[in-house]
Amino acid sequence: METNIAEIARIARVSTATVSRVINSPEKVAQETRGKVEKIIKQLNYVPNQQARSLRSRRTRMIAIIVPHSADYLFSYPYFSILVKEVSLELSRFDYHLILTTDEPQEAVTERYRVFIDKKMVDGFVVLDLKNDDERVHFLRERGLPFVTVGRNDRDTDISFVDTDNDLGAYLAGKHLSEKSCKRILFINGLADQSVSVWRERGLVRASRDFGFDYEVFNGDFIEESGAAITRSNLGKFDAIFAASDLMAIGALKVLKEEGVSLPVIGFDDIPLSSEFSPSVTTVHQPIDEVGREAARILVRQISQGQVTKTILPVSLVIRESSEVSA
Amino acid sequence: METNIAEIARIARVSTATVSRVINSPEKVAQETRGKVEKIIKQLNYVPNQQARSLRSRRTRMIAIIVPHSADYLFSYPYFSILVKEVSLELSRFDYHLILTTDEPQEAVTERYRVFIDKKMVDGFVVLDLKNDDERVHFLRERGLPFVTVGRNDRDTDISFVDTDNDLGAYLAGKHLSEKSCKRILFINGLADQSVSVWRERGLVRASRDFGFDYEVFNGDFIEESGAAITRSNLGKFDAIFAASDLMAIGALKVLKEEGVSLPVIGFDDIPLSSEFSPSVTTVHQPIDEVGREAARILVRQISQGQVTKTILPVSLVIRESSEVSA
DNA sequence: GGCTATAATGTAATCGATTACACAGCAATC
DNA sequence: GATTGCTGTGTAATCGATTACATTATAGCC
Repeated sequence: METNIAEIARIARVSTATVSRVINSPEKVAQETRGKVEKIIKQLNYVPNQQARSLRSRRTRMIAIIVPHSADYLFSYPYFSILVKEVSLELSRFDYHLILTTDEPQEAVTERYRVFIDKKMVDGFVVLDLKNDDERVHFLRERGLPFVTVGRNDRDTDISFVDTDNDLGAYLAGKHLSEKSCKRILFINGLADQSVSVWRERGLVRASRDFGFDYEVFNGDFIEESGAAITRSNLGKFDAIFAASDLMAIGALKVLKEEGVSLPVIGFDDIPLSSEFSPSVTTVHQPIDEVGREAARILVRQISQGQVTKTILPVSLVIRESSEVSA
Repeated sequence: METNIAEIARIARVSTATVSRVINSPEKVAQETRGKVEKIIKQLNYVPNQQARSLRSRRTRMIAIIVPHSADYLFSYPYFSILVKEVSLELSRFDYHLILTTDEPQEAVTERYRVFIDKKMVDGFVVLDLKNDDERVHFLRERGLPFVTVGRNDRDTDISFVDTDNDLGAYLAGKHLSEKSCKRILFINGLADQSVSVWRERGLVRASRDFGFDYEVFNGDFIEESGAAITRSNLGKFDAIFAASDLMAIGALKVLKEEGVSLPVIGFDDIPLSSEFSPSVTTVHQPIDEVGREAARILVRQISQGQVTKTILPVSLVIRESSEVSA
């Protein structure tokens, strides 16, 4: 027979209410009683049934991350799995758990969210890959469920988020290139509808004003091929390249190598590969593990205290070989 | 007020038992009643509360993957996130969900398993990174919870698993190298306690007998640095390299390049980077997405029908530049 | 001493489903 | 016509906790 709260109560000669209190608000129980109950709990290795708890307390202690199929590339991007790992680990320190899932191509973007909410399976969500006008944010706000976004946009300013200083990152990249006397920068940005792309372009605009260079922006989709393609079709028109992901920077570097051209190139993210690649890639470092942990903490706070938190984490330019060539 | 089964029952003028039957075993309900109830369920957008269901039926429809901190490298290995994605997606097709988590360094290997089981949070586990003598398998078997391992060993032969034909993969690699007239192969295997390493060495042993070459085995830990280190300290002693992961093969290739040595090199896994790297890496391809999906299916079958399933998926040698050099 | 506030505990309702069991109605069987 | 079996449905127990409310004991105060 599985031990449950009633059995503990019986053996300890107290009521189930008291056992429950010992577990959930020990300060409400007298020292003596508490000790007695705790001893028996330990002896019998009793652990409360989470389903029963959730049912009654209306808290499941589950958080979901739903990766849109449209962001499938995330799964082969090391940035992402490290983020997920840190979110999960930090959540578990608060006794929360992470459900990780994807949607199917034919489904509505918000469908999985709806199901999780309607089934009462989760207490909140971490929203990745934020768009400028994000359907999921509208939906979650309407449904009133706690959530935190990784990234921020101009539209949804009253919600919890954790972001890195993408604006500054792009600014630093532009500054560094201008110091190399570059005057015409090819900016391979991410997808135009992603909020992260907006911030990065803003940073580059600022830098171009402050340091007096021109740039032209093209939109890639973060993976290597798009960086390569954009570079190939713009050869000869620019004297430097700034890409919004390391993979796109690497794509660019490969094309340059093939064509025997030598230009300063800067990437974004600082994935492990960037230091391994030859030439090693100058890039904007983001503290991705801290982003994950902070997202978890913000969400837990939002759930337990209804508190909206906004965090912007610093970035830094990591100078390696790819930007230190003469144009 | 949230709609629950009682409200549906009231409006449809039937009992809650009937509503429950319409949802869970519609064939037991008369056509007419069923139609009536279904209509109201749809109208009110009723979705059963999963916690209540789980509590009563003792099925949570949750599966967990617990990545040991000792296998931390998995998180930056693209192989892994694709595996997780496919497991999760396939599970969701059976209305199961995936909890992804890691343990903390100071914890016992089985601690998180214990907690999930004791809290009654999950119906089963997917065990990754299988060891030759795997504590987790002992533990789960003792506790009687359904699980499937990715990989197999000689000890635990009566459990569900999905594996790739690592033995054959290594055999094919050895064969290919011997066809290039290699006679002394440096085999950079994975960690010795991992079952996958055993199978790969077996395959190479077979090949060395069949095709008459020598080899010496060293154990790396799957990441690039270990491949590089082992290569460096064995320069000049071998005329070919076979590494048990693409990352280690790449590490080896970098050292060879630095030293100006040219040897055939073969990797394992076929991660995206392998075709991108220069030289592109000849490698043993594993159908990782199918491994993930099959693991999910096997586990669901094990849970619902108590059926033990063992699947071995095929591998193939993908010949690229790294093996096509003259020694 | 009587009154009130506070601390400690117990009783029982409750969360929202599933399901064992009972029973009614009807057809088939002898 | 009685018996058996099957279909369809309802009643109520149950899963295992949390928690509103009631109750008792004790201390503090006038």
